[in-house]
Amino acid sequence: MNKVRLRFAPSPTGFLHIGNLRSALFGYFLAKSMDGDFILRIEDTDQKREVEGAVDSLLNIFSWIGIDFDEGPHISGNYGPYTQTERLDIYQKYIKELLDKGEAYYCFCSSERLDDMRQKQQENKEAPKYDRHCRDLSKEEIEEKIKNGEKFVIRQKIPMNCCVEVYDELRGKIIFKSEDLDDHVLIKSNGVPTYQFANIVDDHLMEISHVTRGDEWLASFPKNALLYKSFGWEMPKYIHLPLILNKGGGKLSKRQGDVFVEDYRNKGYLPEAIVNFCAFLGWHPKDDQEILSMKEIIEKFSLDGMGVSPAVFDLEKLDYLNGHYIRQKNVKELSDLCKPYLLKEGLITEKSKDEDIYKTIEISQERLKKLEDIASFTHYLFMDDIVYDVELLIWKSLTLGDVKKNLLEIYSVLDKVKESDWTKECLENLVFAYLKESDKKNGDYLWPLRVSLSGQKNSPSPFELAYVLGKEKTLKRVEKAVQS
RNA sequence: GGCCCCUUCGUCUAACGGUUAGGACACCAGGUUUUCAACCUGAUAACACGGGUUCGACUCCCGUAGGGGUCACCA
Repeated sequence: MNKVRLRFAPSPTGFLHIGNLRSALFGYFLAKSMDGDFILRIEDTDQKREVEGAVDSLLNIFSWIGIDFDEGPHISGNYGPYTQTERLDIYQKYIKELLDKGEAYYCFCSSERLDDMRQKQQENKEAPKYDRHCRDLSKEEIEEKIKNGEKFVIRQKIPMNCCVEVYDELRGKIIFKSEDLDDHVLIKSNGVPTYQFANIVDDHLMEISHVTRGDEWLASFPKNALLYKSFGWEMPKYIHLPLILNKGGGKLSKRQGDVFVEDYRNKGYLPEAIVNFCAFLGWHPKDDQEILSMKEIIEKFSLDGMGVSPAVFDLEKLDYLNGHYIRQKNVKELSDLCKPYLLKEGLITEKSKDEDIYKTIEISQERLKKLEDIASFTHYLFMDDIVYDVELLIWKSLTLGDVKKNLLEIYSVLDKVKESDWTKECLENLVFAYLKESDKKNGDYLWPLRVSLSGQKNSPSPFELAYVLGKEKTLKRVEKAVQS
């Protein structure tokens, strides 16, 4: 049996759309679950839309996500080149074959004529479609026009009055009528192929066994199938993935939030979370386990776990998964991940001691949903002086006087603690022992203490804060609260 | 508008003719020796509608409705 080969074929137009990542991921899962190869091919046939550096950033984001390509423009392979504009002569050869077979034809229509035609069709409430004006030009006419230097495109000659049967692995048989199909452009007037042509030629030449692509391609599926038939080539298996929708419905779009993987990366989403989340957009393992690593997904992945209905992108679930994976990190790993965000906000400098950062990360880890939140969660720990409303110190029905008295008591307890005993556990034991012994209510003391150290309504426990702040700073903050 | 695809809790989904329709996120309630978070326990919550087929339909068929995609010398 031939080796399974799948490809991801983006056009280098900028950042990676989350929907495209999902397509790539599913291709990768499928390929690897069948011990196959995964190939990167750059479809840069539209020079107008091309963005410089896009290929590099693509490679960068994929390596961050954890997808390894077996072949591609950046590594060698036996099916190259892997960039379509480097394959132009190949397409010329194959379009000639199609022309000779009468499966394609020259079209000399001007864009003005085509615009005009479409406008009229729409006025008449007809589906806009090429009217096949040039479909039956004689050989002489064609030669004449070419000799005169007339610009031309080459169109696919869709057969008349027949049914085109295609097979999608997820949906089964789908039947289209050939009269609903347009004589699509295969080669543009600049000699460069369109997606519809280059994609098919390359998939065949690169011996792609399975094609995973978005649902939006379903409409051109019959034309693709016809092209395979014209060439007499065997078709790969096609898997059209359901689309990812906005919360309000409709294709996931920029207007309603972040759509690029880079956006999520910048906000501090972990690749583990993104991979896990995307996998469950249209796939489900046989068991009910929903927290899975890339490796585990590949082990469990199969076509029959895939669905066909479009899925809404639910940020809350991504947040949940991200929080989960953040909690899995050890303190050093997480600190390294958080550092850029702290640096960016000026809370630390390159010279800051790792130890201090570790402590801060340690007490923030379990409430972190995305890395960028680290700054707003911890800024008060880094500042010399914190500002807050004195009223916040008051717990339930206490008065400000009570609160200050309580803080003073705690102060003297803390003051006696040796530097070497200044740990979370020690402080906790000491304070609780004191409260119990003198029959005090926890909240009456712990809430004011916590606020005096953080100035925040919500924060980690006072013992954690004191531990991070150190004895000197802690006492200073308590003192300040008492004097306020 | 033509063509095509889709339709189970708010969301992601399980079910492949016989289940009290299961799980996860979110939400709500309780617990967890101060808050938040985390964690634990529990609750609420769905088969779009109408016809068939069948002893029996979430599951199969046909309509209807709704949603989505696509109709470029863009991918």
